[in-house]
Order: sequence, then structure tokens, then C-alpha cells
Amino acid sequence: MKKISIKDIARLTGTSPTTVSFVLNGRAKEMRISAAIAKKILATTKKYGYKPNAVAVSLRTGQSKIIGLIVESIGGAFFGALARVIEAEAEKHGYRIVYCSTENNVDKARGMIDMLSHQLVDGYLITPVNGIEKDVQELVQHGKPVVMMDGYLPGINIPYVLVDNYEGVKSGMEHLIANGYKNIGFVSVDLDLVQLKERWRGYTETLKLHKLKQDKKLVLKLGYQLQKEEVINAITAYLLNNKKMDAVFFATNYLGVSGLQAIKNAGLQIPSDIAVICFDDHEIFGLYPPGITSIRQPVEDIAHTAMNLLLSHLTKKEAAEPLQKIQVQASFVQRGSTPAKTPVAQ
Amino acid sequence: MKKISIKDIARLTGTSPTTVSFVLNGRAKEMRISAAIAKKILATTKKYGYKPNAVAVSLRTGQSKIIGLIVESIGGAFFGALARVIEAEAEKHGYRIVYCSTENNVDKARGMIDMLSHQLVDGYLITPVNGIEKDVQELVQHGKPVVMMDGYLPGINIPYVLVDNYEGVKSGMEHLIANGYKNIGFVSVDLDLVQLKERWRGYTETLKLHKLKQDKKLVLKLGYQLQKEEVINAITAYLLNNKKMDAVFFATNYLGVSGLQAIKNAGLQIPSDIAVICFDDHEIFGLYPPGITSIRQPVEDIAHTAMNLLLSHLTKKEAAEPLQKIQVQASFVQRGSTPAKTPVAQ
DNA sequence: CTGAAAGCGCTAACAC
DNA sequence: GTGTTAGCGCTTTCAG
Repeated sequence: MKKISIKDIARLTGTSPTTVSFVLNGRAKEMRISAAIAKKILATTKKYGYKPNAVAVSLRTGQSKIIGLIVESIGGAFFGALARVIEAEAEKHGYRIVYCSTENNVDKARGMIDMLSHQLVDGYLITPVNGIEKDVQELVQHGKPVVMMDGYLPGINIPYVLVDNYEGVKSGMEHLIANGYKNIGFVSVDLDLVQLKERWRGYTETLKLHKLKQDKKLVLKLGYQLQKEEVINAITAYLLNNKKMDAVFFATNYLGVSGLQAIKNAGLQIPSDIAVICFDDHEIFGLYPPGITSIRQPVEDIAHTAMNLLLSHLTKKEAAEPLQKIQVQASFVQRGSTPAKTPVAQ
Repeated sequence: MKKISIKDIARLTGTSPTTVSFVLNGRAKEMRISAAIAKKILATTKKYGYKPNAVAVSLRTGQSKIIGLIVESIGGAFFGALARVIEAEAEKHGYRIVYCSTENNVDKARGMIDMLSHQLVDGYLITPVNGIEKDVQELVQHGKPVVMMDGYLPGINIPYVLVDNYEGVKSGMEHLIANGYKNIGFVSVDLDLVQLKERWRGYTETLKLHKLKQDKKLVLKLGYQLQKEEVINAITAYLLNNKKMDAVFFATNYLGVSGLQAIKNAGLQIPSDIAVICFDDHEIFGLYPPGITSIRQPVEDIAHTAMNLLLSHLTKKEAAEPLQKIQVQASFVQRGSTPAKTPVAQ
């Protein structure tokens, strides 16, 4: 069964490739092609199951109708929701998505960009990793639209959409403080990313705001490279070393999940021994007793907004519009892990 | 900043596109190109950051070095692990992966195949959905290598690799029965997939084997289209209607997760009121007290095996080797949700 | 040892 | 209204 090309269709219908091309691209009436011939072409096309060769089209038009989605980790919870929305949105506009995961690895990220670069992909949606500044810069210079999500690269001027990390953490902290917690720990990752810095700022500034002194011992920053087991062990040790800590704030959901395990290992009860709150919601948080309070990122919003931003750049010739930097608000999801402290406690 | 092509490199080095192409493809010595010129070309290439246009290469060679991975649901737990392994394996062999999710929707799956079809993609890794038999058949006829994972399409003859669903469920059932459970429920999805049928067979046959009578009321088959909330509600009702049920077997991990919520809603305790076991492990199962016993699919194995199968088909001209149908064994992960029943119980 | 030239399948000026 | 033709950027046969 041979592949059938546009020429074959032309021969089969006694027309030329041009005519076939026009008909297929819906430019039949614009080009005033007779209805009879158009119908015939369509019929033949269907009959032989002809599909234009996307590669050839891409080479010719310079458009692939593919968007590259570069994320930290495929398979993560955040990613799952993101992908679904983005894919749906893309499809509406005739685009397809190619996914790449960087595993927060600079080299891998650079490799991906390089690979997709200058070709194959019309635009990019990127969850940034430090160290790819130059590469991203290069993409932009080559005229490829790029939109950042979830974070951005401070040095370079690219549209992005991300959650208001600072306000998100702040709202969580306010909640804890209002509920009577005073020794609030913070567990984060040792990565130099804007979003993490903002979360950190949310933590420290809210403490300051309420004149609570900040205890260095209550802060844990874990290496990103650590295995899950190591993370759990580190958090367990941290919990055991800080018995007076009455609440802990996890800066990411994967830390939160490991944190639950650590709390269990440490033999602590939520919320009687320790209150728990986590940035970025996770399926498990609704389920795990007594329910883990979290700061939910509006993933759908983010995806939706980012995609549309990219699409608008993709369709406009020279998008000279002002650089868009969009922040969306996180929402606070209260669950059982952060009740008001009884006056007696501590 | 213009894109630089092979012609530019040729001009810049005072050679021809041919020579540049040979050098770039490592065929320099084979073609006996002088070392001096090769070096010069390489240098120029690097200096100008020249990258061959993948689209043009693909059009010319008919190879894209891209593998299409069509899965049920991107973002699922099973998928996450799968993707990681497959991507790593593919990279080793110079292939890239394009992901598509079907959401168990026939039309979507067909669309995906159609889209990638005959072009753009050199081979396929597919998690099958019923109804795409013809489409897959067609792919094969067009000479595209296809390997199925996680299931297969009964009608058509394609290599696959999947877990031994029957034995997996059987081992779980044996465990329950050995531990004294007699009224074992089974919650599955109303989808006509081989893997689900095999799990079902594992349930019924093990019951028969042990001369336990099968109670229709203890079986729940849920529509795939149901929203998560509906699933939880259905399971909750089912639990409340079957008070004598002392153990429940969930046929998939997403059912298990919803099941946990339902058990909570029904006010039941694990394992004192009901024992729980689930096919396909999930992060949450290790964490959720008292730990949910599960049948773990060797996802890495599956991915690894499937990928290599596909790669071998991709590299061999006419792979006339016998159709490979590989089953891998599931492993039993015992946790706290299925303790031995005390003689007193029930 | 290196270059000219054909052509992968398609689109879009430009002819007629 | 429809066909001819020239490439998109690359690989590869065939000359030299």
C-alpha cells in the first residue's frame, strides 16, 4: 500500500496539484474553482484516504502547527492538569503539542530547546529552569514566540503568566497566625527560582508583619537532587529537632507529600501535634486525614492564559504589543490540618 | 537574525552542500574528505550555530526520528513513570517522543493516529482503546511499526507487552482468601478492554477455585465517563448496600483512590470494617493509613521492553521476526489494609 | 576527493 | 478557472 500524494490525486481527478491543494485548503471558492471539480477532488481524496504530508507542508510553509511544551516534570500533578487544558486549547486552534520534560536539569532543558529549535516547532511554552536564559534569548531572536509559565527568567524580557506566589503564601501564613500558630516552620527547595523566592518572601514578610521572630532552625531547604527517601528522612529529622514547632508550611506539593510521610515517621499527629499547610494542591491532600490545607494554583487559568498569549503571538505578524506579564491569584483551600488552636495548647 | 542553511555553510567554507552534508553526518572519512576541509566545515558550523533543518531532513529521508506515544491519559500515575523510562530509552537511540492522550475516547485516539499518520512519526507506542482497530491496522499496512502496551486489540496481530493481569489479581485474591476474607467485592470499569477482562477473570476464577460463591451484589462496574464525584458516590452507595462485604478489590488505581474517599464518606475503617486491595500501585497507597495493599505493575519493565521492541522493528528493514507478545509479572505489595482476619471477626 | 543536480511533497506566484 | 513551475533545505547518486 503506497503512500498517495497530491500528484496522484491530481492525476486521478484529471486536474493539477494546484487545484487539489486549493480545494483541500478550503480556498476553493476564493480561487473560484468549479463546484463539480471540487466535489470530485474531495471524493477522490476521501476514497483513497489521502492525507497531506505534514512534513512537506511544514517545509514549504515554515509552519508546523506544533507548539513545544517544556515542563519541569512530566507526570507531576501540576503538569497533568496543565497538559490537559493546554492540549484542548491548542486543538481548538489547530495546533498540536509536543511535550518535553527537563527534570529541572539545565543540560536537558537546553538540549530540548536546541532540538526543537528553529524548526519543527512554531512556539514555546516553558516552565523555566535557571541556566537556559541564553537559549531562550536565542529562540526569541530567531522570532519564535515564547511564553513562560509558573516562573520566569529575571534577566530576560518575555511574556509570562504565573501565580502570585507571594500573596498565596501570605494568605496561608495569615491563616495560620490568625488561628494561633506561632512557631511556623517552612520547608522549601534549594533552587534559585523566582517562584520559590517569592514563596520564601511570603513566609518571612508575613512573619515580620506580625512581629513574629523568625527562627532559622524552623527553616529547611532541601537539595533538589535528593531522592524521595532522602527528602523524607531530612524532613523527619527536622521535625524531631523542632518539637516546639506547631505548624509547618511546605513550599511545593511534592515536598508536602513527602512531608506527610515524614510526619507519620516522626510519630506526630496532624493537627494536634503539628498543623500542615502546603503550596500547590494535590489529590492526596483532600483525602489524607484530616485533610491538608493548601494554597491552590489555578492551573487551568494559567494554562488557558498562557496558551492564548502564545497563540496571539503566533497569529499576529509582528506582535509589537507590550510584553505581557500576568499574575493570577492563588486560592486558599482550608482543610482539617490547620484548625484554630485551642487557647490551652502549647 | 536569519536562519542559516547548509548552502550558507558551503559558501562560507568554499565548498559545496554535498561536502558539508557528508561531514556533518559523520561520513567524512568514508567519503574520504580531507581532514582540513572537514575541520573547517565543523568550525564554521559551530561558529554560526548551524543546525540542520529537521523538517527538510525528514522530508528527504522519510525519517523523523520521532516516536508517537499514545496513552490513555497523560498526567496519570501510570503514565508518568512510563513516560520517563520511554523517553530515556528513546533518547539513547536518537529518538524523540511525541505524546498524545486519548482520554479513552475513540474519536480522539483515531484523530491522533490520523494526525501523526504516514508522516511525522516513525513508529508508535500505543495504549489501546477499543474502536481503533482499523486505524492501527492501517498504520501497520503502511509499514509503521507499532507496539502495544498495557493491553492489546484482540482482533489484530501486533506485538505487545503487558502485565499478567490475571495472575496479578489472582495473587491478590489468594492473599485475601488466605487471610480469612470471604465476602470480597470487586469494583471495576465498564470498559471492554482485555486487561480489565483479565482482571475480572482473575477475580471470578479465584473465587471458584476456592469454592467461594460469587455474589453479584458485591460487583460494581462503573461507567468510564463518570465524573470523579459520581464515582465516589456510586462506590459509597455500593459500600453502604453491602455491609457484610469484608474486603474490596479495586481494578484500577484511580478507582482505588476514589474508593478511599468513598470508604471515608461511608464512615468505614480500613481494615477493621473493610479490607482494601487495588490493582496498580499509586503514590497515595503507601501513605494513606494504614497503607493500601496493591498489585504493582512493573511499569519500568513494560516501558523498557516495549521501547526496545519498537526500536528493533524500527532499525530492522523487514522485521520478519515472529510477532512478539510479552507478558511481565506483577508484584504483590502488602500493606496494612489487608491483615489476617482475627478468628472472632464477622 | 569534491561538486552538480535531482527530487522528497507541497504551496503559491504567475501564466494562460 | 486551472495548470506550470519554482523552490522550501536537505541527502545522495553520479560525474568528474
